[in-house]
Amino acid sequence: MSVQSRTLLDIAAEVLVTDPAASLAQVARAAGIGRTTLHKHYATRDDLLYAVAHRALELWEGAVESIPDGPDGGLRALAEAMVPIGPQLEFLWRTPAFDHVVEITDRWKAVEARGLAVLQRAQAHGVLRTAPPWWLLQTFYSLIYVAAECVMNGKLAPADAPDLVLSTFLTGLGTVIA
Amino acid sequence: MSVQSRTLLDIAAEVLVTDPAASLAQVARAAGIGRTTLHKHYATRDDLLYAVAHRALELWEGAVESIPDGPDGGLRALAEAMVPIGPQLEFLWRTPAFDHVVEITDRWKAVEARGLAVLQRAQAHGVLRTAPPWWLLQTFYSLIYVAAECVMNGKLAPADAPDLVLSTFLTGLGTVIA
DNA sequence: CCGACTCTGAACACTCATGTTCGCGACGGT
DNA sequence: ACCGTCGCGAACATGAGTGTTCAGAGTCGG
Repeated sequence: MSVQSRTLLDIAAEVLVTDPAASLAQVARAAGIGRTTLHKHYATRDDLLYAVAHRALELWEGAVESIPDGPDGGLRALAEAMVPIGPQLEFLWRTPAFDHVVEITDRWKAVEARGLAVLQRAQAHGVLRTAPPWWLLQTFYSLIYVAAECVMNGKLAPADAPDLVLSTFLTGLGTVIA
Repeated sequence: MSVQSRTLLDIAAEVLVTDPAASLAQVARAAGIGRTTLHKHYATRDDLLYAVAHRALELWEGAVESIPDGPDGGLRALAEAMVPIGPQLEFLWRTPAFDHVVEITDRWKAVEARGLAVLQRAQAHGVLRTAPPWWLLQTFYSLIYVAAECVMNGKLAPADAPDLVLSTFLTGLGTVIA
């Protein structure tokens, strides 16, 4: 059931990102199981949504957890770990309903703090310019998000994504003014 | 009705961004009108959604339309014009259902081309580094989006937004490596 | 071979958003 | 004062998604 549940939640995330109003029947069909069976795993629609959200948080935590320190504070490793879980992050970030669920927002804040820690490590290494922490975080995540999106619709090779994110994040897209 | 319709569509955009599954009753209540009256303006839910989308496109077109050329190709003016219409852009960008509506996607592509033209003007002025056009565009828009979001929840002063977007876009957030 | 388990489609009742109609009251022009 | 227009709430019918139950079919292990 662990593997089953894993792919089920991931498929659900993809379907629900594509169409947030998708019915449970669509999710079940996409997962190749019966609607009744889906209901047996997750009694209500909210149960499923929360499960997918927690699955996303779990992956996010896993990505942020074991980021080793380094010359860049672990920035590159963080980008490498987060781009592949783009679909799940998109689902989590783009579902406003979660903003009022304490279980989720608490976990969210915790993992965000871990991400911020990486950025501040990078800052301590002198890699990052002085800027408001929330702007650093939001900018970094938005680049991850965009890169993941570009990977998904085939415009960007998965292997190129982390480099692109990192170089854009650090040096921007303007010509070097020296 | 022009003014009426204007504020109505803007309110609808905000409500629907906050909760994409909001019922028409919620939208009507937020707009301070009766559900029946809302129905008289926009017969179906889809009609309302499309109207909001076209309203967003209209604002977007207006923002992108009259960008004068300049040393930066008009980049700063574009950022200044787009940040204020953040809510409408969020609604447009975050509603997957529009991806399959030709009327909207056509207009979307057109205005996106105008935005890309500004970026390429900037590139011609030597302001932008060589990079895939879609990455330039996506990155720029995502910064606009994030800045608009930060403005909305009070973390960022509206007047500071364009500068922050532009400096991040051009030089990134890393320390200058000289 | 048999029992336990799971998945499955069919069917059901239920809720809720939707779309429509109708009659009432307010406002503005004549 | 009269009448057309407009917005409004109440009420209704409809459809779709949801959650539940049930019995049959398949698989696996004893």
